[in-house]
This record gives sequence, C-alpha cells and structure tokens, in this order.
Amino acid sequence: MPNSISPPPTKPKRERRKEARPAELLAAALHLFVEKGYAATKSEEVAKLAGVSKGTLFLYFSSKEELFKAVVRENISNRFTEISKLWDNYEGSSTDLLRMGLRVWWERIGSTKASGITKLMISEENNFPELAAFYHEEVARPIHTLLEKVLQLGIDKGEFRPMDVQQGIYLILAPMLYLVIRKHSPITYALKNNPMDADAFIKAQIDNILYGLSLHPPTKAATPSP
Amino acid sequence: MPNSISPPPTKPKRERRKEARPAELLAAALHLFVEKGYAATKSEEVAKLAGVSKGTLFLYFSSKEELFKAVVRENISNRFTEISKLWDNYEGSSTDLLRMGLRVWWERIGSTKASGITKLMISEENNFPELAAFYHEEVARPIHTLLEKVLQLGIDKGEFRPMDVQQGIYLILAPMLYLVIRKHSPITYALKNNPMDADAFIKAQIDNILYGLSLHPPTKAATPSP
Amino acid sequence: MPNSISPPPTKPKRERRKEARPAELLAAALHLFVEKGYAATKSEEVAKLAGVSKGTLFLYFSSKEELFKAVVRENISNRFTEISKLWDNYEGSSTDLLRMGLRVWWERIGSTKASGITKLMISEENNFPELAAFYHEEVARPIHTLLEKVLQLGIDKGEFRPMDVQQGIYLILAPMLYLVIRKHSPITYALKNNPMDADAFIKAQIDNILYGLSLHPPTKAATPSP
Amino acid sequence: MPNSISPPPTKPKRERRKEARPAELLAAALHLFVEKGYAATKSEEVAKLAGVSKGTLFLYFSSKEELFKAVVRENISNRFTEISKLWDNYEGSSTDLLRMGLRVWWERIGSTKASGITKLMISEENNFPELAAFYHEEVARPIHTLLEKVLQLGIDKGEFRPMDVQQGIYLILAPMLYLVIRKHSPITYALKNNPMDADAFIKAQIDNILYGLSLHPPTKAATPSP
DNA sequence: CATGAATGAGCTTTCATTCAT
DNA sequence: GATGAATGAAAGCTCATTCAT
Repeated sequence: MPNSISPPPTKPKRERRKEARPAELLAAALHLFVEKGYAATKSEEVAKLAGVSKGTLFLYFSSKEELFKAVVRENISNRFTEISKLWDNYEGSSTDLLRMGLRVWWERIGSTKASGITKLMISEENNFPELAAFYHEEVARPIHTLLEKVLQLGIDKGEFRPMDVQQGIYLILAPMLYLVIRKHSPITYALKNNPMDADAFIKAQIDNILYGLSLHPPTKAATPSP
Repeated sequence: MPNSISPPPTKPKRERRKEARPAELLAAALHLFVEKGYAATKSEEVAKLAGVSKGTLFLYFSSKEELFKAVVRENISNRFTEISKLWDNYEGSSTDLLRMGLRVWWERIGSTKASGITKLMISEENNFPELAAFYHEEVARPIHTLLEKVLQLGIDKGEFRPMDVQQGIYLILAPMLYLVIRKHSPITYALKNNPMDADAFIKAQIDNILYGLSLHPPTKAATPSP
Repeated sequence: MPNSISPPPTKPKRERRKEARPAELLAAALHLFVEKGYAATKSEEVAKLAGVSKGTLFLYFSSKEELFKAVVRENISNRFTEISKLWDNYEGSSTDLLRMGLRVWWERIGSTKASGITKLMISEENNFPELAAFYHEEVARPIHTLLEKVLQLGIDKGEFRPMDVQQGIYLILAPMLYLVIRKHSPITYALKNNPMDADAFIKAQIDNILYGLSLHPPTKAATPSP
Repeated sequence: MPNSISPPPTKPKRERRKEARPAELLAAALHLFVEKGYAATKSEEVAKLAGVSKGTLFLYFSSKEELFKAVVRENISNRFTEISKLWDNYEGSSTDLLRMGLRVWWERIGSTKASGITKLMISEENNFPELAAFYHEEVARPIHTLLEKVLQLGIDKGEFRPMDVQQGIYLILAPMLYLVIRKHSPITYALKNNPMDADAFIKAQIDNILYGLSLHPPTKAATPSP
C-alpha cells in the first residue's frame, strides 16, 4: 500500500454519487424489511445490500427505527399524490374510473415492492404507533377520501345505487389489500399449485364490485369472459 | 381500586397449578404476540402476564419458538374443525349457508383473539416457513376446499351464476381478512371517528357478494335497509 | 445434636432404608461426576439415578458442592486405610510387597469407579481448593508416606539400590495414575484398536520399576514372558 | 504498583487491533481454561483478560465451544509438528534420542502453558467427544507412532532389549503425563514443602526407563549423581 | 466522509435451589 | 420426610450503535 508511488492517476473527478447513498439504502431497506420483517432485518445486511458499510448507514439514518420510518415515508406520499391526480382529472364514467383507477394502482404501486409497505405497516403498527398514524393520515385517509368522492359522484350521477358509502369503500379496499398480502406471501405462492393471477383477480373483483354497486348491472360485464 | 372491600388477597407466590399453566401461558402469549409481534414480545413478559416467572415458561415450552408454534396450533385446529362441521351438515340454500356461515365464523373466531393468529401468520410467515406451511395446510387449504364446495354446489343447484370458482373464493376471503386485520389494528380504530361496525360490514359484504354471485339478484336484498 | 432427647428407638421396624438414601445418592453422584464431570452433571440427574426426587437430594446435601465434597470424601478415606494395613503388615520381600501391593490396589480401587475420584480431583482441584487440600492430606500424602517407607525399607534391607526416594515414589505413582486416567477415558478406549490391558500394563511397569530399583537386576525378570 | 513512574498510560478504550485479537483471546482462554476448567470459565472473563469486551470475543470465535476448540488446536498442531521433525532427523543413538527428545519436549511444550491442554483434554473429553477424537488423532496417535518407531529402531539396532513395544511406549508416556499434571496442579505445589524439580524428575525417569530398556545397563547411569 | 472493529445493553435459556403440597 | 412445580440469578450470545482510523 505505501509503495504506490504515483498518485492514483485516473480522474478523481466524478466523486461517486454521494446523493444516491440514502436512496440506495432506502431501497435496500425496503427490500429487506418487506422480505424478512423489521426485527429480522439486521442493519448490517441493509448496508451490505446497499453496497456500503454499517457505519455509513448510521451516517444517514440515526437509528434503525429512523431508517424504517424513512422507508415507509419514502414509499408512500410521493407515488401516491401522482396517482390521485389521475382520479381527480378523470372525465369518463365512474364505472370506467374505478376500473382504470385500480388497474393503474396495481401497475404503479400494488405490483411493486412499495406495496410491501402496507404489509409492513400491518405487522408493525403496534411497534410504531406514530408511524402508523402518519401512514393512516398520508395513505389510508386520502384513499378513503378519494374513494368516497368517486362513489358519491357515481351515486349522484345515477351510475351507482344509493348505498352506505363507507361500506362501499371497504368493498374496494378489501380485495386490494388481499391482493397485496398474497403478493408478499412467499409461502402461499410456493405451496399453491395455481399461483394467483393478479389481473384476473382484479378484473373479477371489479366486476363483482361494480355489479353490486350499479343500478342496472350490465349483464355482460358481470359474466367473466375468459 | 377504592372499592376493594376485602383486604388484598395476599396472593400466594409459588402457586402450584401444573394443569392450568400451559393454557395461561398460551393465552398470555397469544395476547402479546398479537399485540406486539413475535420479536417484540419478550418471553419474560409472557411469563409475567401469565403470572409466573421466566423459568416456568420454559418449563412448559422448550423455547420461545415452540411457544409461538403452540399458540398457533392451539388457536387453530381445535376451533376450526368444529365450525367446518356446521357447513358440511347444512341443509338450506347456498345463499343462506353463506350468510349463516360467515356470521358464525365471525362470532366464534373472527371476533375473538384467535383471529389475531391470522395477522400473526401474515407478519411472521417469513420467519417461520415451516409453521406457515402448517398453517397453510391446516387452515388455508381447508377453508379453500370448503368454500369451493359451497360455491360449486350453489352453481350446480342454479343458485349462483357460472363462475371461476377460485375467484369466487377470493370474493369471500378478502373481506373477511380485511375485517380481521382491522379488528387487530388499534391505530385504525383509535384514529377513525367511526370505528368499524363488524356486523354492518359483514352484512354489506355478503349482500354484495351474493348480489354478484346470484343469477337473478333479488333487488331488495341488495339494497341496504338501515 | 444436643436436642436428641430420647435415644433413637431402634428401628420402628424396617422403615424403608432412610439410612440408605445418602449412600444411593453418593453412588449415583460418583457415577455421574466421573462419567460427565462436575459441571456437566445436573443435580436432577443424580436424583433420578438414585431413584429419588430433586428435592430429596437437597434434603441430604445442602448444595451440589457439598454433594461433590461428600462424594470425594466418601470414596477416599475408608477404602484406603484398609488397604494400607496390608502394606504395613507385610512380611515378605520389598519386591514382592510392591508387586502384591499394586495388584491389590488395582483390584480394590484402581479398577473400580472410586479411581474416577482421582481424575475428578485433577479436573476440579482449582474449583475446590479446600477439597483438594483434603484429598492431598488424606490420599496423596499417606500414599507418599507409605511408598516412602516401602522404598526406604527396601534400600535399608539391601534389596533396592540407594536412590532419591522421592523420585522412586514418582516412578511408582506415574504409571498408576496413567492407568487410572486411561481407564476413565472412554474416547481413548473407543478409538484405539487395542484397548489397554491393565494387567499386562501393571506387570510391565512393575517389572521395569523393580528392574531399575534393584541392585542386581535378574536378567530374566526383565524379559516379558508371555 | 507504587514504582510506576510514568503516569498511567491512559489506555485508549476501543483500540483497533484486528490482527492481534485472536491470539490475545486464545492466550487468555488458554490461561483460564487451564486454570479453572472449561465450564467454570465465563466467556466474559476471557474477554476481560484479553482486554476486550464480551462482544469482541464472539466477533472472533462464534461460540465458547469454538473458542475452546481453537485453543486446543492452536496449542497443539503447530508446535507439535515442529518437534517431531527433531526426532525424525536424529542421527545419534536411540538412547541419546530419547534423552534429548524428552528434554526438548519439556522445554518447548511440557513446561509451557500449552501442556495445560493435555490436562484440559483429560477433563473435558467427555463433554467434547469430537474434539477428543481430534486430539487423539492429531496428538496422541502421532506421539504413539513416533515413540513406536524410536523404540523399534533401538531394538533393531540392538540398543534396547526385545520388548512389547506398546508397553514401552507407556513407560515413557506415563511419567511425562504425571509431570504435566503436577505442573498444572497448584495445590500440589502449594502444599508440598518440596515442590517438584522437573529436571530431576525427567532425568530420574529417563535413567530408569533406559536402564530397563537397555540390554546392558551402564551401572553408572542408573545411579543418580546429585 | 467512509469504514468496520469494538462495545455492551438486552434477550433467551439453563439449572441449582426453594417451598407449597 | 418426600415431591416436583416454581423461581431467578447467571451465562451465552446478538446486534444496534459508536468511534478510532
């Protein structure tokens, strides 16, 4: 080591992306937290997966808890607001909005690692009440509000039957949560001979929901057309 | 506290209650595991909640892991077979069977602490693959089979429309899982101004499910009657 | 002791051997201590092997340490004094005395479990210095003294050559200790294709010792005659 | 303590000495294991004696058992092969080889802490059968083989009388083991007014052995010259 | 800034010992 | 006297966190 006479010649420029570090750590942490759970994920593993040393992790996040919180925060707000705009600006029928909306949700969030956050929150909400509150405020409530608006609009426009909107919301949320949980359940996947087909699932659920919500259910749509 | 007329019962330390211990420990463990998760529950806490010392816990369960497994097993198989008999012997219409079945499930399992097991398994399946397999075999699969039979029978009898039975099963499972998760989610409960009404939820879900499943949906049933 | 008012009424008939209990416990303890070592022997095991409960063990011995001490004491003094008489009263030649003495020692002590005590003391003397001192006083020193006398007598009688008696003692002790250690070494026994033949060993060692000790070694004796 | 002229060196906590740690820990462990036995030595003590914390110990040795094994291995194989070369390449008479060999053994191994390993193995072989097998294979057997060769050569060359070589080996091993055990027996040393003189002991033993082994024992050599 | 060796609080588990029955 | 269920101090080991380099 001391006998490297000449200084490392090739460009000390482009000082490797310092800015990227936190993002890499968050990505690694998301992956592992989702994969193994909070407690079973060792901070050293996260660092290694991010390609840095243990010490560096704590340089950017003062504790494992803070890292966890950052992971949750990171994977929630941003992506979501973007999507909700789609809903806000939609011009078509409420029926189409629901169909489109859930599909887009699945493509952009549900099918990605980010949806693992939901499972994480379910598991850890008791250990991170403050974070759960944050999640509730930033994710659960906005979704509720959004769906509420959509449903109310559909009712007002005469597309949907009059209903307890709250229950209508659950009608939509429940299957999506189910889908997310199954997606992140390796055992279920591994053991079942027929792993779940997310697209078919979503279609069937939407059909059913709309069938139930609509005043005069279009008989065709309700019948699954393979 | 003030109205404790009788003097403090001077609870005798070192009570010998060999028969009762395992059940007490399992109850305590179920409570804490559901409340805080597996990793965050310290074995000494479980012992204390069960009114015994740390050592006693290990007298009955050789390790924390074994305790966890016992908790899962204890709250599953027994209770479960009992219920599935109800379904098997049912004589009425498939529609009624579904209504009745889910209500009974809620009363006997869903609304009790035992349903916390489901949430536990979702959270910990990555850490206990072997146990997850057990759960899958003992619980998930039987439920699937049961629902499959019910749905197929309804289709054969002309009560339900022809459908992809697999998706029909999800139609039923998803809301029940959602209900269970919300039940064990203190934050959701605490924050919402309107905590969930399980009965209303179940009714609404069943109505919707049946509405979608049935050939000629009775328009009345589908309309929530407040 | 002072409060023994009435004299022991002499057997309220065959009251199942209360007197035997300590002896049984000591025997069990000796066996296990020798077999597995002090620390690796659990007091419950000792009790079980003695056919009593854990509590009973502590009824007779106030602690595991006391039990250990009792085991050592029990297996030392008694047996030994008996043997040393043989030596004291011997009338024949010193050569024969040595031959006979070691053989008897092997038969009565060396080949029995009691010799495990020696190995135990070697292992535990640091943890039980007081006991080691006792052992030294009760066993090691008397043996030394005995051998010293024998050797000195042989020298005085002109049977043995003049020598440093201390070294002469070691000449005798070393092989006997070696024999005892090997006897209690299961691994050595298990692995060797040719397990040790104690009689041959003793004979060879005595021959050698006597050959070295004697003034005019009989050339025949030195040659092993199978 | 009073004559420490220089001020307390203010030893820096948290020294980084990756290279040196294992050796320091092994030395500490050897000392304590030999001193107190395996079970009675707490891992924290070992760490403290090595000047590190408990955690550091487990950084280098995955368990107490592994530490023990490392201690045994460390103090055996290395040192041992080195010595056996001396024997292999020896050119002189078998008599001289034995004299020289045992002296060198004593200087390089017997008199050092490393010989405590032998005592350790005797004490712990029941608890570590696998390790005992290793020791047997790596140490006991090679020694046997070595001595066997030496004795057989001496016989073939006519230096030694014909004999049962196996017994001849014991003739040599027994006193050396005795010496090692006494060396590590503080009580024996403390209580005796005349602590053992290893050199005298070895000389006396060798003389005796050679006297017994040789065809025409030189009468002078047999007589101890003070 | 980055590293990774070092730390030690904290957790599981064991087992000698106690004591209600 | 016996028993064995209950106890809790003590030991091994983990891993988030620190800090010398």
